[in-house]
Formats: sequence, structure tokens, C-alpha cells
Amino acid sequence: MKAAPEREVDRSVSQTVKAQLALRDQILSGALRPGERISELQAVETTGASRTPVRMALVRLEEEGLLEAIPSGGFMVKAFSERDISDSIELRGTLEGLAARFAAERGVSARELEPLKECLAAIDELLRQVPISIESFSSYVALNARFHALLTELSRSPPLVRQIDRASALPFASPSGFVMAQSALPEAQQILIIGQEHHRVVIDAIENREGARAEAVMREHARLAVRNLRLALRNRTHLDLLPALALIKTATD
Amino acid sequence: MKAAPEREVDRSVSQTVKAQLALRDQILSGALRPGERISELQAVETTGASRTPVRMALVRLEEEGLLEAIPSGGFMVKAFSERDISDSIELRGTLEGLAARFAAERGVSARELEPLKECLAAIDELLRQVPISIESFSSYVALNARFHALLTELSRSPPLVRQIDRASALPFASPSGFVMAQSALPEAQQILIIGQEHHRVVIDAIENREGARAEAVMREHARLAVRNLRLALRNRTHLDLLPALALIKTATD
DNA sequence: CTTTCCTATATTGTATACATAACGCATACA
DNA sequence: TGTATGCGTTATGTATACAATATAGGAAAG
Repeated sequence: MKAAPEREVDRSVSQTVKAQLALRDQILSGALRPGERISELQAVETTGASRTPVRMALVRLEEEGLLEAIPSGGFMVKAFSERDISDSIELRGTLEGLAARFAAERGVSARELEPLKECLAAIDELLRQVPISIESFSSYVALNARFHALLTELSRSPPLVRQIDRASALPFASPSGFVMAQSALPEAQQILIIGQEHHRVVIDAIENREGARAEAVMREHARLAVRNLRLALRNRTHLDLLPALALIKTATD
Repeated sequence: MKAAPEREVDRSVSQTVKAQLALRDQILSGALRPGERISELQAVETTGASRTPVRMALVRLEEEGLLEAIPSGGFMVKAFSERDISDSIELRGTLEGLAARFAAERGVSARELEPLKECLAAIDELLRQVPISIESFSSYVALNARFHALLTELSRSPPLVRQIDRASALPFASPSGFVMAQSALPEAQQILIIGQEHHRVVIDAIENREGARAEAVMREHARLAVRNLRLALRNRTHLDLLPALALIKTATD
């Protein structure tokens, strides 16, 4: 007879997934500072999983780009420069531009565009109230992420979708990420409206099968987001709203 | 006293890396067919590593895109459609286009362009002999890969470099991959020369800080490669040269 | 007082044992 | 004869034990 296990296991999801989610949350919430070495034993304690699934999760997070392997062994939380983030946003916009081009060139039925338009309308509805409340802003973030995900899917290109997912793994490279960065700024309202205009144009371009125009507007969309992130980083008034900002190493670090 | 271990361990590289390289080789060499489930125990036998490093390697290969997780557990070798591959090439070209644009816009010193030009000249030298021998063709592949890697680095953008590396992990999405696909074709010679012309243009554009032109030529470069892959797949005369072609599922599969 | 070396401790890399779930096969019943 | 169910085997998911290395701290010597 073995000793009764102290650890209570949640069998509904795999331990590996549980550990991965828990660790990612710890990183993005700022509980683990960038540059900090992640102790496996500590991760075992906090996640409740055993060392093997924890290690698998660490490997996945490294591939995701949130962790960095230490040559002597183990992993540390990755730190990003401001340019890293803006490059990531531009990169994502470029990929989404390609997705939009694929969608336009390959043709999309009206039925497939329907969910996109619903998203668009729902966001329009949200933006009608000025100023936007915190609650409706979080719905905006969700709707915006959904719009981008749907748009990506329209490309019908699994490799591209996969790559865009990877590019979105980095905080702030994802649409919800940079949108959130804008939230605390007074200019946010205007920016969101311009973003909606971009969304409208890309749908129109896809409908009319204008690949180049669809691509161009998504890249412009990303450039808007980059300018915006810069602005958001200048006045760091929203660090409490978005702890993941701590991942960005500033000049003082 | 424990039994003497039969397994002889190679301590020069980590078991995880060894297993990853061995498994990738097995996949790309065609020893493991696409769709085939990878048995961990079998992998333990063939790689010489234990189950833990083998599992780590499997996770990494899944993130790399060569394996696919089976819902019920375990991994299988991923199969790619012809469109998956051509999309991957176009995707890579788009990313390299962005890299070239970054390089041009951010400025590159003459000293940094030197290795690129050396590469270019070396390839020119190789292409002088007609027809190209198999040996010099493999040097061409290496030089071409080096050129693309150097070009990527010029962007000075770690996130972009990382993403391009990821995109190159898929067979045939890498420059050496699609170049090899061309090797068995009679048109190869002409294509290589056009490719050199693209290389020349991109260097010139970067020197003159013409970001848009630099980007455009890299995307054109990728489109050439796509047309070429299609051609190569039509006459499947080179399956023996490039076993990884088996990863592409045809209509008959 | 500083520097270097040695030792001890802690943490990672690896191996293996155990538990659980899935798949297949055989048998029985309809 | 076909289908369904149950059992057995096999493989994966998880946990833990063991080994090796890196790091930090202390002691000794210059």
C-alpha cells in the first residue's frame, strides 16, 4: 500500500496543459519578472503538476517565445525591447495582410463574411457610447480578437493561420494586446474608430476580390497600432491595467 | 546494486537535442510516413535516449510543425498538401520581404553587406559552369541558405528572425528546400539565374535604402519559387533525391 | 583585505516505475 | 453471421528517484 497522495489531481484537463496555462498566467500577470530564472520546483508547487508536465509546459512556452533557455540549463522569462514589440505588431500585420490577400484572391462566399460583419456591427454598437466603460471595453477586446481570428481563417491556409497564431502569442503582438494598451489613453476612442474603418475596408476589399487593397489596409492597421503602442508607452499610466507591460524592458532597466 | 546500464550515453550533447535531431531526420528522410503514429518506445529504441528526452523532442517537433498531436494521445507525422507548401513558401517570402524592408529602412553599413556580396559572387562562380554538377549544386544550396540567413539578420529584428526561422522549419518552405526541388528539372539553370538577379536587386535596394523595392523583389522571388515547386511536383522525377517530398500528400493518397 | 579554491547544496537532466486510458481481439448472444 | 460487450494488452500520461553539474558560500593563503 502506498501513502495517500497529498496532491489532488484535476483529471479534467491534462497536467501539462494546466501547468502551461498557469505558468503563462504567472508570466503575463507579472508574478514572474522578466530575466528571472524559473525554478522547476517552484513551478511544481504553484501549478500543482509534477516535474515532467511542468518541463513539457516550459518547453512549449519557450517555443512560444515567452521563455528563453539559459545555456547552463533551465529557463528564464524573456524580456522584450520596445522595438521587439513594435516589430512583432508590424510582423503580425504583414501576416494578416497576406491572409486578407489570400481571402480576397481565393474568393469568399457572402455566407462566410456574415460573422465578420456581425462582429463589425457589434463593435459599432459598443463604440456608440462615449466614453467607453471598462466593461464594454473588455467586450470590445474580445470582439476585436474574434474579428481578427475570423479574418485569418478566411485565408483558408493552415500554415498561415498557424504562423499568425504564433505571432500573436507574444503579448502586445496580438490584437487584443495592443488594443488594451490603448485603453488608458484619451486618444483611444478616435483610434478605435479608425480601426473600425480599416475593418470595414478590408471586408469590402475581400468582397470585391481586391487582394492588394485588402493587404494594404491590414498593414496600415498594424502601423496604426505601432504608433499607438509608442504613445501608450510614453505615458505609462496603465501599468496597473496591463501588468504584462512589465515584460518590456525600458532604458532604465 | 543496480544492473549495469546497457545503454551507452553520449554526454557531448544533451539527450533531448540528440533525440530531436534523430527524429527530425527520420521524418525528413521518409523513414516515418506522414500520418503514421510515432511510438514513443520505438523512438526510444532508435534514438538511444530515454522516454523523457524523447517526449521533450516530440513536443518541440510538434511546435516546429513537423508533428501533429493526436487527440487521444501521442503524435503523428504531419502531412502537407501541395497548397500548404506553396503557401508556406509565399509566407516565407513575405517575411523575408519585411526583413529586406527593415534592412533598407533602418540602414545597413557597407561592411555588413560585404558577406552578402561575397555569397552572391560565389554563387555566380558556381553558375558559370553549365550544366551544374550535383556536387556544386549542393554547395549552391548551402550558399543560398547562407545568403537568405544573412539577409534575414540585416533586419536587426529578433522577433522577425525568429519567425522566419520557424517558417523555414517546414520542408520546402526553406530556401534550400525549394531550391533542391528545382534541381532535377531542366529549367533549373534558368531559374537559378533569375534568382541571382533577385538577389542582386535586393542588395541594391537595401544599399539605396529603397524599402518598398527591397520588399517587392523578395516577394517576387518567393512567387518564382512557388511556380517552380508546382513544376517540380508535376514531374516527380526527383523523389529519390528528396525523400521529404513524401510528406506532401497527393490526390491519390 | 582580497582573491582563489574547495566543498556543500540546490537545481537541472535523465531514467524508470506506476497508473490509467485506449485499442484490439475474442467470445457469446441475438 | 453480425454485433456488442468484456477482458487483456499496449501505449501514453504522470510521478519520482537518481545522477551530474552549476552556483554560492566559506575558508585559507597571498
